[in-house]
Amino acid sequence: MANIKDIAKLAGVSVTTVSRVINRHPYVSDEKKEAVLRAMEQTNYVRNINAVHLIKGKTNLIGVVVPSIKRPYFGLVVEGIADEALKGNYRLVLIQTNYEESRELEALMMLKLKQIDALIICSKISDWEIVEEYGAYGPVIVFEDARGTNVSSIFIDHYKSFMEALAYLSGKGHRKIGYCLARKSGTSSKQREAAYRDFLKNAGEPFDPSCIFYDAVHFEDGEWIVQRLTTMQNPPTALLVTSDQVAAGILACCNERKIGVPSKLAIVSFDNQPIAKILNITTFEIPLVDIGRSLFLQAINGNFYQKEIPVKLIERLTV
Amino acid sequence: MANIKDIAKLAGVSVTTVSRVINRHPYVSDEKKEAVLRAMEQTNYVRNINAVHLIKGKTNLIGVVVPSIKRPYFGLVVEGIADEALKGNYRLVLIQTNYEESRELEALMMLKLKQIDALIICSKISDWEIVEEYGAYGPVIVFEDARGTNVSSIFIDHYKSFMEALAYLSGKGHRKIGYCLARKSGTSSKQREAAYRDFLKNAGEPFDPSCIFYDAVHFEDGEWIVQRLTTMQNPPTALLVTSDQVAAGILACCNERKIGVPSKLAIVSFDNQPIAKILNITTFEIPLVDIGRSLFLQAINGNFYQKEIPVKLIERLTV
DNA sequence: CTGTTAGCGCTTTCAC
DNA sequence: GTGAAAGCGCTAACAG
Repeated sequence: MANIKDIAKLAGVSVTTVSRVINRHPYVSDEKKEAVLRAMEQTNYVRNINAVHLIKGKTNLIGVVVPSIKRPYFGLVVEGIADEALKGNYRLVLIQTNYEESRELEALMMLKLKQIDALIICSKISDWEIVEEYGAYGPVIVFEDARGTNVSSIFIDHYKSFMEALAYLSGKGHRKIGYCLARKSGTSSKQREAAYRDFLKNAGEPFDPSCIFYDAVHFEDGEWIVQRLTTMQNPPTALLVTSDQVAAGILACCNERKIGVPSKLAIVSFDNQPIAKILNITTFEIPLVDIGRSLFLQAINGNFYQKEIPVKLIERLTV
Repeated sequence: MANIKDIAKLAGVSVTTVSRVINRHPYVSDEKKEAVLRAMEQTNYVRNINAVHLIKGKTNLIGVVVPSIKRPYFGLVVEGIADEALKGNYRLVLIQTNYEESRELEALMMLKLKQIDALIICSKISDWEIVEEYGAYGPVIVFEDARGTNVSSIFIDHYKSFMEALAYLSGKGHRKIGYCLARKSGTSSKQREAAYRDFLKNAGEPFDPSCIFYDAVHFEDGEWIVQRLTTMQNPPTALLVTSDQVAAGILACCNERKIGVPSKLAIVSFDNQPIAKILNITTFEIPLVDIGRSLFLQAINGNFYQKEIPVKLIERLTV
């Protein structure tokens, strides 16, 4: 496999000149350029990108950390990131964590090793201190509320949005409201729980832990949720669901069991994924693809940046 | 940022020795090793991975080409790939094509540039000749029927599986059968169409192009399909759907419009994604995650390999 | 316009 | 056990 030196020799010029034509620098005479091009053609030359990475100290690779790529939620965010990355001639290195902190740490380490130019964390596990620490090695941006830290972030204020959703349901006459969450820990979950407790306190309603459903992530989780609902002696009349996928699953199971929605159970969800539209699910729109775009743009920009993304209620037929 | 030379100087040893302790080579005296370790600690040393890539001529990066990562189908395949990659200490570079050939070509080019060690193409666009050509630069494996070429592949025989599905439906008494496809072109689609035509010919049934639904990809596509079905004067009584997502969408819309399934419309689908189980969709199981694993394993193995994956009918309630 | 040259940071013979 | 030195392939001053 020919290298730049071979080309130089073959074309009868210096390596600099070859480098110039490779990188489309001006100031190369047409004849020499021709000669170089011909030599490259002859030898089927390709430049070794790793040598370029070494000398430039960057790779045009952006790390993207997600818990699981098969979840449509993250699929949409990554879609946006990928879309923008393409324009900027960047590639994405996908790191799935399955919520294991060690994998997130590995991603952070890649930044330190300069294997990636920047890192986008779509759902964080490790402590803010750790993320802050690694931020010294390159741009890190998190799709999570990082206010109070010096980590860049684009985020939803889940306290606020949960409050809004609760108020909406309350306004529709619901007294007993439950909610479904993807995971117990995590910044977002804590914000949501805080909102829930504060709301209950304000409304003078008692807190009933059996109204909270954890590990509600996929469409198919709708099944056990509905199952559990039916066994409750005093089930909630409305459910706040943090993902359209789960809401869709719940709705499907309710339909199957002839549980009226919204008559017996009202559902408010989040994301406004395509499935929510088809199934007429009332949901809070979160512009995931656009958020993905912004995440990428800020990742390569590298400046400190924190921005809240507002959510918007889309009323449909499940409330 | 300290480099290996700095460490050597600081520890009072040669760079070779430093390199040895970095790479855990034997034959380094404990004292020197100690000294090196201390120097690394002091300076917060990290080795530049790009220099390693340059000298080794490999990057431990595997390219993965998918049309769109947000589709659960590809999410599952990538899940399997990622899982296995993790074990082998490889990283994935995600390339979304949106079915644009140029992007697939870019991925192939990355292999040529040695930016990735191998390439996995989950859904191919470009001609086999092109893929074969780039195969010279590194292992390429395709999740598509590559028999007759010298490209490695793990695949479903879509002709055979479609035939089987058609026979199954026919055995249940269906005379007029339609089908839904993701895209018109592509190896799989051609195989399926061939099966469909052959089946019709054998059964002596006429070919009705209005029974074929193209661009059926997502859950939400179920809507227009059902819509179109209702406007047909002589609609098919059974539908072969090439993705559980679409089948689920169709089922949801049928339920909404009180179209009995399977009484008015039978549905046989493919993949056996979790959603199919919940919605009791009769489907052909395709072990996507396992296929992902195999794809990865063969990609790093690098030997020529072609293997057909059998599909298995899972009878549920939509037929 | 063009070429010489000094690296980028690391690995790996090879000789001691 | 250890180190000197020769690269890996490329870029970018710098000098002409």
